[in-house]
Amino acid sequence: MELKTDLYLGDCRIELKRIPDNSVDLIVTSPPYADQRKSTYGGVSVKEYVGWFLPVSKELLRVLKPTGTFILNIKEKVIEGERSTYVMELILEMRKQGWLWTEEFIWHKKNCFPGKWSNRFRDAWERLLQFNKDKKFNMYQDAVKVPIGDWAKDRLKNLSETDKIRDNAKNGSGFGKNVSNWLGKATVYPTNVIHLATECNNKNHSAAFPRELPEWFIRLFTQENDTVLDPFMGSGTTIEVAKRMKRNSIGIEILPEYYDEVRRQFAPIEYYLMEPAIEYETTEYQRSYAIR
Amino acid sequence: MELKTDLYLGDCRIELKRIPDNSVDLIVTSPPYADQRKSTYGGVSVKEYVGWFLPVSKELLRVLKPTGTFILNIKEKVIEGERSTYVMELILEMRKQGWLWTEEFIWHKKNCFPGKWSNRFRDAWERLLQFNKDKKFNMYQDAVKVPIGDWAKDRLKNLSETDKIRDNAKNGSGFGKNVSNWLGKATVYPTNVIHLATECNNKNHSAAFPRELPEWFIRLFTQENDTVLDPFMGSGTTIEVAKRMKRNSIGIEILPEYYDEVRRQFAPIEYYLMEPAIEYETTEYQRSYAIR
DNA sequence: GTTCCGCATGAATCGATAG
DNA sequence: ACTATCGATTCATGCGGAA
Repeated sequence: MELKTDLYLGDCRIELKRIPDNSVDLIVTSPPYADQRKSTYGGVSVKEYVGWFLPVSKELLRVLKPTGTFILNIKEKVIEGERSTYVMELILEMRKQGWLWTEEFIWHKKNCFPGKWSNRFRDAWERLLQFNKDKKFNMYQDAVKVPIGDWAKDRLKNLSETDKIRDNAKNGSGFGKNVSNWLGKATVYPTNVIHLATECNNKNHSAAFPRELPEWFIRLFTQENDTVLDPFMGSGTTIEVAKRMKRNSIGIEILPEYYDEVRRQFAPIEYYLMEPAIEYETTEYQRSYAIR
Repeated sequence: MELKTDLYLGDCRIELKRIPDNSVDLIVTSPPYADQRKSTYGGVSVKEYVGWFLPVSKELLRVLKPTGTFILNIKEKVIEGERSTYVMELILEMRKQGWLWTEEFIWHKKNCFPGKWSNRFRDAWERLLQFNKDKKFNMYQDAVKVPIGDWAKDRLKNLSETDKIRDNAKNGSGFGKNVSNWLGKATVYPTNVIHLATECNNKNHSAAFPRELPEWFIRLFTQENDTVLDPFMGSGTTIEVAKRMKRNSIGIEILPEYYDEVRRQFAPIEYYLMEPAIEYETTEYQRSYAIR
């Protein structure tokens, strides 16, 4: 079976309209947080945030299959000494749209941003909100079982050669890859707390989103040949992981720099070109690509 | 200085009225969670939960000192496959009362309740919501410093003398250039993710509240001779810890069984008896005690 | 070839200073 | 007053060059 990778350049509130109803198995995304990354993205203000996001989530609800899942990575910032409430308000509004708020996973960031303040400690966690269209959805729990006990620590260390793998089992939730190496070992199901460090590799792009995060959810909520969507693609971590895991993928990105970078990354195997659907919006950049 | 332990039997919405304004330094409590079954202990239905709690939080706002802190341990239940929203609604309503929602700590329960469901994993975390009356509050961060991460052990043990005087002038954060800053540093400040196991083998009651939890917050937010309040005392974990840490404490409990148990626990040193303030509500049980 | 060490780099937050 | 910018603070991690 042929795998597809579709890339779109543009605002996802518009580009999502090109995607058919009920066609996506998993949405994993990390939208720009409020007032964050102003230098790269425009920076959505805290006041506008819910209103800005709701049209997106409405489209996402449309394109997701009834058996599919939406994972939203987000965290509220501090304003004048208080945690903002826009994430809670967003959840409440999304439920009115028809989303079910199924679960909240915690991403424990082991290497969180440093700093010291008189009234708070470092923020070491983010929300991974799970939304669904239906109470019944696909979940392949066996795909993310983790080894039990301390032996995993040594076991995982020895794999560092073959693949970039971290010693994640230390903290309990264990989260590495290479499940095949655990064959024959006792495994247990993980919990809703995920321990991972952010990737701060000084190579090209700094992906605040570690690869293991989309990988874990892709394993948990999809099978091969399913379709994964990231409407805020950024540097394409989710798309890259999905492709490697033999899932079809769709990425949307508003910034040409990121879009171009991801497109270049997949260039060697690219041979199919889609025409832009909205002609008056074409730019000097190719607006969308399908890679097979 | 003499330490005091005040115990009240009754509904905290009523008993709290006996406590003076601005007299408490720290409130740590774990109220009965919302439940579908009303018959259970303190059983409050999900629908009623916010309305039931708001009169309590209003009284707590009154008795707390402006420099004090309120730590609320809570987690929403799953109902018909969805996480309930009453905790979010409660936060929004408490802000309307005048509370500041300063921070949300995560309690990672390392040994969470076992079980398996087709649509979710085990729940391994709870919220520890921090509320304050004022942006300025007492926080004794040095009291809860933790051992430095393992990475430092290997990296710091073999630093030469020349390394220690390396300049870190350049620009930017200036950290990392001078690793020798960390020589002799054994502890760092913690984050807002707290890793604790639940206490499983309690004698009588399963106090899901491990002693370390109130202990950590008492260390962080109070000094000796300060006053700690738990309006849902239960089996008295918070009170016991506060007493051991030389803090004055106030405990309120609605169930005579629990109240009596805690009272018995402190009986050997009990010599002061307070008269009930509300006579028509007296029961066969002694309604309040002050222990010095 | 291993192990060791220098270094850059973070979805941060506060308070002071500047326009 | 009210907003925008800037410096100071802090610590875990991976990479790459050195021992």
